[in-house]
Amino acid sequence: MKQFKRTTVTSALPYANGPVHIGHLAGVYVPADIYVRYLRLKGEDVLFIGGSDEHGVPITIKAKKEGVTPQDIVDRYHNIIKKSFEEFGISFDVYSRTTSPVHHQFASDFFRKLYDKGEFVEKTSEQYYDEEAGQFLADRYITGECPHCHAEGAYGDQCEKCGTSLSPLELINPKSTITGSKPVLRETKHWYLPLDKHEKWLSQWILEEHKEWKTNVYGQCKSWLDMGLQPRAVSRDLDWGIPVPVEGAEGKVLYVWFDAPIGYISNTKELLPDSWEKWWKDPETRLVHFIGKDNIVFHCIVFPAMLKAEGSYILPDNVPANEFLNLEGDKISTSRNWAVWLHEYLEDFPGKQDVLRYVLTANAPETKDNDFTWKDFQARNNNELVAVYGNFVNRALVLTQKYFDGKVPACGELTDYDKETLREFTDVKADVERYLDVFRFRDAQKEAMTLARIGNKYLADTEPWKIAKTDMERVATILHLSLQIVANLAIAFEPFLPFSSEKLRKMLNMPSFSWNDLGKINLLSSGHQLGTPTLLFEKIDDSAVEAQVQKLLDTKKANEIKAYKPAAIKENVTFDDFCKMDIRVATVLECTKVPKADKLLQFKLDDGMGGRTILSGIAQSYPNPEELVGMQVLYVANFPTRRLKGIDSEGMILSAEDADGRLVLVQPSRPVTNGVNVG
RNA sequence: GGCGCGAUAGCUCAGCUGGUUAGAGCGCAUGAUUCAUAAUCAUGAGGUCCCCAGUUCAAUCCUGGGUCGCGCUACCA
Repeated sequence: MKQFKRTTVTSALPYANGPVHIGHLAGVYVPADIYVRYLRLKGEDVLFIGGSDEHGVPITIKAKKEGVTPQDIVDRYHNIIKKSFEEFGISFDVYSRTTSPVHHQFASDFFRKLYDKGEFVEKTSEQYYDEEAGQFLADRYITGECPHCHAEGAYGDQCEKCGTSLSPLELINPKSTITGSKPVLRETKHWYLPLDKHEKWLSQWILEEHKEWKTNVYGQCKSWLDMGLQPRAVSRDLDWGIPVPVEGAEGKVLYVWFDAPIGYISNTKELLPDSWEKWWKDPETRLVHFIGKDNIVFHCIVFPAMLKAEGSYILPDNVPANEFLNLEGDKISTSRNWAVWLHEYLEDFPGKQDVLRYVLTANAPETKDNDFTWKDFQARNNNELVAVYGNFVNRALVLTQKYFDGKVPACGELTDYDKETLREFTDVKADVERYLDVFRFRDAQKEAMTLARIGNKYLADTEPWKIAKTDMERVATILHLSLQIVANLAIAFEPFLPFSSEKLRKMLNMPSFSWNDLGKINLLSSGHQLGTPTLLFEKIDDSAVEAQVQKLLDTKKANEIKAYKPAAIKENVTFDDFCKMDIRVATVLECTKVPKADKLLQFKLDDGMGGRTILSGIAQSYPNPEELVGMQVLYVANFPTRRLKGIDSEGMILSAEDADGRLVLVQPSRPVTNGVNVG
């Protein structure tokens, strides 16, 4: 394996439209922090880069909704995020933001360099334009009816009700969110990064030279490379972001996904204005990106292509991507407020940073999605941190206090059993390292915990409280060794549980730690005065976790109520307009799922005129379509025929969307003749 | 639908290039113990390794097909 002189560690930039939650922590920040603390403790040269990602359309929309500026939004969340990271002990060397002047200049220069080198291609395409506002509309500035679930308020890129990704051109009755007017298509020019031109070296670099990447990462990259890469737009028509530094590009900004990863570099520059380059350009620097699985393609393909196109940068050596963490069985969601927010956790559980760090690491979604439950949180705290780790420390310190006035007793002759115990625990260092080096934090932490298990067993087997009645010299040796194990625990857990290690370090009255001391049995010398023992961890009782569960249940209920919020009334239409709509009644003759389409049902209707076929995207709400046969439905009869999946669809069947996103077909309250008009 | 990743004990997960009784932690049962936050220590119960077929002397592991979960992507009047 290649030897490096230093390591640059980045963690995905959290998007500043909301606070940070446990999913972010488990997936990215806790593992990155453990890794960085480990390297630092080993005395390696390492830089840990973080920052808020503050551009992009969702922020402008949130700002508009709240009647404030985008800057207000990002200021609010950047401050919450930054403060909560600090309090939680995520040990960034720098935590800046993409609205910083340094970043703006840097990203702008970066783009310009690629532009001047001819690394982009320019393309003109048709996009929606708001004539009243005089601007192009980014995907999320267009809303309309979702063509699938017919929910109002679907965005141009995604319907939040049914979760489908969309293109703005697919929306029914598109509307500008700025003025409410109907947008028109207009030509606009954008810059694209021709990923296809980078395909060859990317394949070689990832598929041949980085077979050691995690399977999820490698597999995802291979899939993209095998499909063939397409040019990717790197600019947008928007006024919130970094202006495209090219003549004639007024009103255009860098696409947020282009500017965000550059933030890793500009934040480094902000911290180290004179020496940042060695962290990004020296081939002896190892670059590691910690991300979640949704970011794989960006960090493994697009960003490296940007760096390569620029020409002077190193490429990531590894991109450890985690899977997702669920919460009490449901996907974590910022918009649905289904999350444990870090800043709230810190308020609800003051001084318990390490408990959350421990639980998130013990249950980290390293190989597949995992579930966080408060019950598990409580159990791991009470049964592992308190019972195993905290208890062992407490036993050793209390016994020392009791028999030796808190002074480390002298070590006498070692028995075979002592030696055996020592051998076991000196292995722990190598095991922890072996796991940390390949980003297996869950196993690494478990391995550290075996130190405490060894200690507990040692005390149970040697029974110093019994021997104290006859042989104090032997007790001295037993406690001497036990205290060495305690000191080792403090070091081994520093990357994982920094607050507890610090607390323990003070209890032991140790000046400092080094990773290289791990495994040694002379960390505390005889006669050394220990500090006052206090409890390292406290039990968490039922009421505390029940309160958290209740909080989530309340959220769920609130979400349901909120989901019922009816959409705003559309602008008025005339009676004549309405009469143009030809809505009729028909009876379902046949209803089947369309093959090779997840969401389409094919209806054969008796419309009183010889029958017609209509496709409707409601399959997910009706898993047993045959049950619909015989039912009467309403449909729009005068839409032009549309061909979908090779089938002509002659109209649109009407359905209502329930608060939970399920689609419900609308039917007459009493049977009526097929083909009659609705009006 | 296409592609990727996953599916192993009640729960959360290990399991190297296929090879005797498939492992760990928690939970559970029984026993021991009391220095310790009723914590600890020992022992034990508990598994059609998602399903089907194939390759092989031998499959949890390889191949093909399927089911379920998640991500990316498409379709969704």
